[in-house]
Amino acid sequence: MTYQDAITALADPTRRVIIDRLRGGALPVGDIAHGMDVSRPAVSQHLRVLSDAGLLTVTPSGNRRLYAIAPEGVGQLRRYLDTLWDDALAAFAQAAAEKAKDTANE
Amino acid sequence: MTYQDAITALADPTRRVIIDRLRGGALPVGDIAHGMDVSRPAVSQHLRVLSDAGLLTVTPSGNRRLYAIAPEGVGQLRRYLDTLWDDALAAFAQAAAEKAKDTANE
DNA sequence: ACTTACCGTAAGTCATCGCTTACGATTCGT
DNA sequence: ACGAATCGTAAGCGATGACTTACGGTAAGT
Repeated sequence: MTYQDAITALADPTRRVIIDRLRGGALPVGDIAHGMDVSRPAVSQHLRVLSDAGLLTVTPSGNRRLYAIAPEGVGQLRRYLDTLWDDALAAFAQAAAEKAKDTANE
Repeated sequence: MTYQDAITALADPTRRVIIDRLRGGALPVGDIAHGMDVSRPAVSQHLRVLSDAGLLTVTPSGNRRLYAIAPEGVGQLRRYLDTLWDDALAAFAQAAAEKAKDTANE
C-alpha cells in the first residue's frame, strides 16, 4: 500500500513487462501471460504482488479477471521520486555554489 | 545506467535509508554508516550498487570518499514513471468512459 | 449434466542477494 | 617513518524470492 511496496514490486523485470502490457488498458490473465517466457501461474503470482502493492486493480468479469494499472499506486511512487528529485537538485546546487566559492579563492 | 538499474537499486530498504541520508548533501561513508543497523562494509556494498545504477556520484576527498545523489539518475526514473503515469491515466479515463456508456444502456 | 476454459494456490527447487568477518590499500597525523 | 583512520574487496553463509508442476474451484459452452 505504500510507495515502498510499489518500488519493490516494480523491481522485478517480469513484473515490469506485465505493467508495460497493461499500458493500453485492462487485460485478462491469459492475454497477459500469452507470449511471455514464464508460465501462467508465475504471471498470476506477479499479478498478486502488483495488486498488493497498489499498482493494479482487479475486476472479475465472468470467467476471467481483468487487471488494470491503478493510477494512484503509480502516483504514490511518483510523489516519492519528486521529493527525492527536489532534494537532489537543491543539494547539487548548493554543492556547485560551494565549489565555485572555493575555486574563486585559489 | 538505465532506469531499470535505478529501480532495482531503490528496491532495497537499506539503500533507501542511505539515499535519505544523502538528501541534505554529500557525506563520507563513515557518516552514512554511523547509526545504521548494518556494518560499514555492508554500506560500502550498497553504495557500490547505487553508484552503478547512476543514483550516486563519488568524489574522493583525501582520505575519504564523498557520496552524493546524482540528479540525472533520479531523473531517469522519474521520466519512466511519468510515461507510466500518463498511460495509466489515459487507460483509466477510457475505461471510465466505456463504463459510463454501458451504464447508460441499461 | 458434462466438458472445456480460465484462473488462483500449494509445495518444492534453485538462484540471487544482503550481511558479516577478515583482509589489503591508501591517506592523514605526529 | 610509523601508527591510526578511512574505505573497498573477498569469501562464506543464510534468507528471500522467482519459477515450475500439480491441483482445485468457478464460469461458460453444448
